[in-house]
Amino acid sequence: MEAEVATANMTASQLYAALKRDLIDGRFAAGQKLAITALRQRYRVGLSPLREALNRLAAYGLLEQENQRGFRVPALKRAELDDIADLRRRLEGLALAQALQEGGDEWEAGLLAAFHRLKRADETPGKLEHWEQMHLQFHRHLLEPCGSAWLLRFIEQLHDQFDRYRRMAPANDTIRARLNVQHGQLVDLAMARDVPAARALLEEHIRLSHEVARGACQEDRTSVEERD
Amino acid sequence: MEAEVATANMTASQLYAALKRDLIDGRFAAGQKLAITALRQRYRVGLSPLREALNRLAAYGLLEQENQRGFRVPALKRAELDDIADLRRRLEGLALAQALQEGGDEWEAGLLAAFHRLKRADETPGKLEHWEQMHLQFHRHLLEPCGSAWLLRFIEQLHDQFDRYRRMAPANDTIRARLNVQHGQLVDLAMARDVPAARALLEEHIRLSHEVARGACQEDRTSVEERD
DNA sequence: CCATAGTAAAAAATCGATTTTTTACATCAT
DNA sequence: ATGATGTAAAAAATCGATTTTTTACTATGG
Repeated sequence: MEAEVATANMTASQLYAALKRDLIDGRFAAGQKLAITALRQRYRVGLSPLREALNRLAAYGLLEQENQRGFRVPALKRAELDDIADLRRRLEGLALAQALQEGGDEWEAGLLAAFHRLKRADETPGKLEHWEQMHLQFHRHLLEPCGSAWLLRFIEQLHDQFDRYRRMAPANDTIRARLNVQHGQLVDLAMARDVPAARALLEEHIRLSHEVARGACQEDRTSVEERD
Repeated sequence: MEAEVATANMTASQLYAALKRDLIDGRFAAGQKLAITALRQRYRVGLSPLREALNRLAAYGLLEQENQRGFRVPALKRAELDDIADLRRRLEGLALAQALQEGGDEWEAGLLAAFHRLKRADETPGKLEHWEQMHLQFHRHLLEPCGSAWLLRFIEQLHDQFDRYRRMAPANDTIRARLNVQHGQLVDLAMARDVPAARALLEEHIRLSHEVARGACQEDRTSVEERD
């Protein structure tokens, strides 16, 4: 039995989730045009749920929808990554400050648990996809009690955008190690409710991730059109 | 010839625009369930474009999509309005500070023009819909050169959410007059590049609008289900 | 009399086919 | 030879019908 989340119509929602994952994981080339027929076969689904999923993704910003020319994977633009990272820094900074004020005992417990799972995932080399899950959950949990559902929504959206770049970028073990250390320090500062220090560290954390993600932007590439 | 914006497929996009307008204008009761068949007749369209438009609106946050039970207009919740207004204040504050640094001569010219059109619209009583247009354009133009496409996107989204409340709220001519005065003051402070004062005024402007919009929330209402 | 199971009507979601629009190609005129 | 125009193939968008799921009602048993 699958542990599906099952919001709204199943096929369209499953498809939305699957496509979103594949887009963020970089399983489609940036700038690539998505042929409806090809997707229909790839995911073994009918037209209606497919089109509904694509429309949702376009509204979310993970796809571009052109005049009468279907859907396209957005190109990876350095300027846009910088925008996304800058905004992430500012919004997560806001959210963290509030989260440290609002978060209670249960949150502290959950944060320690999330960090523990992340650390274990760090130490397990093969399971990259599992690490990604734990990493996302850790950052989510950190900001969760900030009190603003809309702020969290935007942060999640930016995170998804950012990850598309980061996962396309070549691995950088040096920075990766530093980022991992920061997770632990973030927990300590959060527990100590040291707002300025925690905030500064989180912003530095995002700056460092940004450096890694930049590797995804070969701005000198001459407009890749198709793939396959 | 209509001046349609024509993004993506026509019927679905026209429909998206029409539904979005009707939702923000409050032409559907908050909490109301949207029957697909009824909408099909109301807008004289087929199923596919309708469902695509509804899916986009749900992804945007102007509709809720329930398990296998179709689409619903979100209820007007006081707590959510407060969240939206708070975040608007903070995000527009950020954007304004940057816009005042980045905006050039053309921007100043456009701002004066937008303000002039807004003032004219203020003085014309009957054309409420026209005033709404000019008001939106004024605020858009004010923040436009802030340099962050994603920040502007989120601000627009919050503005749409906020307006749904504001337009449902009963008119308040006293506050309305004060808000109108603030528009002129905003222009002056923007031209003077007085970042702290302009920012403080914009935040106060949003706080005041928030007061008006709160009139839309009768939290004691006993869960309205259907209308028509 | 209330609760539960079964059934029929209604609504939403999905499918395959049709229509419209775009793109690629070939023909003709300059 | 080059550019424009018309035509055919391909792709996307839309439609109406079918299938699935939900909801409301009824009958039956406790």
